[in-house]
Parts: sequence; structure tokens; C-alpha cells
Amino acid sequence: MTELEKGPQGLRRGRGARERIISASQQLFRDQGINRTGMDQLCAVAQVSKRTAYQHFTNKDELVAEYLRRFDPGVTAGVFDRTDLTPRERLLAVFEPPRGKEGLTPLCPYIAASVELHDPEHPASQYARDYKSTIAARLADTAREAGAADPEQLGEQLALLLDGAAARTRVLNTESFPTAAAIAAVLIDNAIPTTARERVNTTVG
Amino acid sequence: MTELEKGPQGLRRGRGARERIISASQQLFRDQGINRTGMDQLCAVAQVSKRTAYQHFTNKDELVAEYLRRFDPGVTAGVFDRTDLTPRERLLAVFEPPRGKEGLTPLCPYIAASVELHDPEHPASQYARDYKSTIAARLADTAREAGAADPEQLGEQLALLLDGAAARTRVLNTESFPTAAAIAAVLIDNAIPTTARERVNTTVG
DNA sequence: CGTTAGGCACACAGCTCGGTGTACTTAATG
DNA sequence: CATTAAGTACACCGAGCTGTGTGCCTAACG
Repeated sequence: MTELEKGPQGLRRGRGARERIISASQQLFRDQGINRTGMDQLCAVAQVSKRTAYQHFTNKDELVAEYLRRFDPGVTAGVFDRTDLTPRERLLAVFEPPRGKEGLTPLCPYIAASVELHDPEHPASQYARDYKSTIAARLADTAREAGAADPEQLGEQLALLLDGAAARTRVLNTESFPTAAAIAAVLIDNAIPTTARERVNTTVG
Repeated sequence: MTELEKGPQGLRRGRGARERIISASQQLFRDQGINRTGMDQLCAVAQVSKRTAYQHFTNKDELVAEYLRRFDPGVTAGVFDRTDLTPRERLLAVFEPPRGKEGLTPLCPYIAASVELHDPEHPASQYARDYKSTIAARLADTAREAGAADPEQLGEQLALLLDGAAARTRVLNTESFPTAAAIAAVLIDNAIPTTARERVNTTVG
């Protein structure tokens, strides 16, 4: 433990290089964007030598893809597993903004990557596509559970609302998730036949 | 007219430099993104010398701002002035995708600029904000005309749908405006009291 | 015809970026 | 202790970027 923190010159932080790189990319890509974050700065923040970084990731592109893959293992996704909520409540809870500590909801990194990279063939863009499809599918599953007449349609609609809120929050610099939530409430109530809704209400409340 | 097309060496296209620069930026910034388009390439496409470009625009930033300002003086905006449609039809017509010749609707350049520039203080980002507010306001006006109970809310909601469709089309590489249009129809019918709706229907049809 | 504003070619400065080469040091494992 | 995997320091390359400096040209206008 003598020299765990610092070596004779500079950083010297030891074995966890890869994790530090990824966690630095989480911070920097989100705060500054991908294109505006150079590998030099990223390595400095990660306290990792550039050489090491390029032994873990052959490209910056590959790092970007891994950054997306390792993003958020359970913020939005976690809502779907909450058993304390009815399916309908779960669908609405998705629109509670992730709230980055304070201030506005940061732009969904999948949208940001797609726009910044500007290449649908980029591995990160492909992953973004997959992720968005997955979210829509999970929304559809929950919609089905809630008794929606056309669950796939409702899932796609709610996904669109999420993306709209994210994009609009970024452009306007104003929180837009409440607006999306209001729309979601309307859509959900419109999609669930009264019979099913009443059944749930009597079951839960 | 002898040497209007070409001079002794290279380009030599004459007086309309500024317009050519802007129109080249329309094409390139849309197709490649702002950050991935260098001034060299832009000048080559515009058939303008770099020196001339920098005499018209002190910065690339300033050019980007002007590019947004000069964008689309009437595609989406034009719908609002169509007197052959009822207010309700106008609100729905906004969701007819601009359809870039063929293929997907290109990402709204205001969103693209906000994300790419990544600086809310950038003049282009500020203009994007203004533009989005204006669109929402015009939607609200039309909503009021259509007899909506809460026109401002409906305007903001429809604006969110537009942005969601734009963002999602880009990320998924799949046209999302029809989904947005479907939501819009629900919201509009939900926001307009039956009395007002019937009045319009009997008047028009 | 002469003036001049607008445009041109071209080289280049200065910077940042992604990525590599080399030789060294440390920490864990057997 | 010896080996080896992981990391480090630092210089460097080539490319691309924004932005200038300089001198020349020519089309339009009075």
C-alpha cells in the first residue's frame, strides 16, 4: 500500500485501467460530447497512460461502442422490474426524468451518439438502434400486461415520447419530460379498454 | 458570358459567392454533419476560394448560425398558412414527413446543431431554441383556432412529437413520423371539446 | 476607359487529434 | 526469486482542422 496512490512520477494508479477508462468516458462523453473529447484528455481523467488505453481498445470508435454498451445497466430498465407498481404505473414511471443530480435531464446518450457519429454503420450507432428497439419491446410487454389493445403500437408511441422529451430538453434547455408524461397518460388510458382498466383498479386499489 | 463558367485556372464562378457558400453548407451540413465538414471541402463544393469565404463569414461558427437562420423558409412553416385545410387538418399535416426526395426524413437541423455544437451559448444553438419556440407557438395558435381547450399545452405536445419523430428516425433508421401522426390525432381529438369538433365537421364536410 | 469591389490561387502558420514506438517499472503469481 | 502480465512515460508521426498573408485578376459600373 506504500505506492498504491502515486508512483515516482505522475499517475501510477495500478490495475483497474480498463474500468477507469470506461468510467472516464461515461463522464466526459456525456458532459462534453464524443467528438469534443480527445483521447489525451480522456486518459488524463482516467489516470491511465495513452498506451494502456490503446491496448484495451484498438480504436476510439471501439471505446465509444463499449461506452454505450456499458451505459446505465439499470436506470430506465430498472423500472420495468418494479413489482410494487401496476403495469400502468410502470409505464408512467418511465417518464420520471433520470435527473442528473440537479439541472436538466442529460440527452439520451444513444441519440447523442447517433447524431455525433453520423454514421449508421458505426458499431455504436448499431448498438443504439438495438437498445432503442429493446426499450420499445419492453414498453410493449408492459403495455400488454396492462391490457392495452395494441401493445406494440403503444410501446412504440411511448418510446417516441421518451426520445422527443430527451431531444427537446437538449434543444430548448428546458425540462420536457413532464409534457411527455402527460401525453403518455392520455395514450395509455386511451389504449386500455375500460373493462381491463377497471379490473386492474379493483384488483390494486 | 465567355468566361462565366470557368476562368483560366480552376473555379472562377463570379459574384454570387455568399449564396453559393450558404447553399453548399445546406447540403454538406445536412449530409455529413457540421463537425465532419471542413471549410476546405465546403469551399470546394461552393466553388469559392477559402479567402472569400472568410471575408463573408468571420468564423465557421458564424457560418453555422447563418446556415440555420437561412434554413427552410417555408417547409414546415408553410403548412400553417394553408387556407384549404381546417385548423385540425393543418395540425395533422405538420406530421407529413418532409421526405427528402426518397429515403428517410433527415434529422431536423436544429436538433442536429444543438447536439453537434454541444454549447447552449453558441449562436446557432440559441437560434435553434428560438426556432423551436416559434414552431410551438404557431402550433398553439392553430390549436386555439381549432378550438382546443388548452392550446399552449397542445402546441407543446405536438412540438414534442415532431422532435421525437425526428430523433427516432435518425437513431432507428426507420421512418417514425407516422407514429407521431397517430399520437397527434389522439391528442388533438382529446383536446378539442366535442361541441367545437362537431361544429367544424358540419361546417366543412 | 479607369476605378474598384469582389473574387481568386496558393502557401502556410498553428493547433489538435488519433494513434504508435520504445524502453522502463511495477504488481501478482507460482 | 523468477517470470509474466499490466501499466507507465514520453516523444513522435501524419493527417486534418481553422484561419491568414500575399499578390493577382476580372467583371461591373460610372
